[in-house]
Amino acid sequence: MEYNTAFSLNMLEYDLVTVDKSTIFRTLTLFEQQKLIHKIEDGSGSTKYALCVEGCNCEAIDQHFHFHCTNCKETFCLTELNIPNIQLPSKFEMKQANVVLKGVCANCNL
Amino acid sequence: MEYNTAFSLNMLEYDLVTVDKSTIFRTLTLFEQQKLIHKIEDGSGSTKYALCVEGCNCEAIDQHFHFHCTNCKETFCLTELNIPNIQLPSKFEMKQANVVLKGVCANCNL
DNA sequence: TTAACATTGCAACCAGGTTGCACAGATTAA
DNA sequence: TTAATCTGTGCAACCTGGTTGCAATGTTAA
Repeated sequence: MEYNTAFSLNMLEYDLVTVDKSTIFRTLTLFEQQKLIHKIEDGSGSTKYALCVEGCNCEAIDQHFHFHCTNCKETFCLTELNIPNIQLPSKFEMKQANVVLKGVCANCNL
Repeated sequence: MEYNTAFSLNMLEYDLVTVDKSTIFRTLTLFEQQKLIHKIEDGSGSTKYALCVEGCNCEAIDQHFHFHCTNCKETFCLTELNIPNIQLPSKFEMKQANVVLKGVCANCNL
């Protein structure tokens, strides 16, 4: 199978019927350490993952936006949108960002 | 007690020793419906809440940023920072935003 | 006083995430 | 080849946060 949007442990467990949850979890953890995938907390209750793309730079400050569709529950990586420069209060140092925009995606917004 | 930063069910449960978790949960849910507080998903594993301030507008698109300190684990509402205008892909319609910047806060960044 | 309603605590449950342990297959060293 | 070791996996159990049903208690109004 193939995912165009972010996927969760749960979704993998459902699709990979013969593989144990713990195995998938450990594999995801490994992939994340190797920076093949990155975590997204989209507020859906379960952590999602997305494949890192060329120049994904997911550990750096200019991490991209994510869009969570409240209708179909899919989470999209908006890789073309970078997080703009933000003027933080004094002495606050940003290392990472988790940006999830919520609304209705193009597929559901007919 | 008084919180300057966002608080979780857990924290309240710890501080309000005589009050049951379910009661706190139901009260938080009520407060949220009444828009006295708003939810923040800071990726710490547990949902946080913050008091809505004058003009908090937490249901609207221009919800403010949050800052999660990875050192002290506090989550700050950066009410003065509004989410900038974002050019979404065609037909994507944003209704809400959950923006959590992560790093080190002023207290920890000495 | 009584009936209706609201609030609370307790216990149980659920889901997602995580870990310990034992087993099987692959790999390596003697 | 054989023995020792390493690696990957499944199973079961566990933890935590969140959530709900239910019964008991408190409050309000007629």
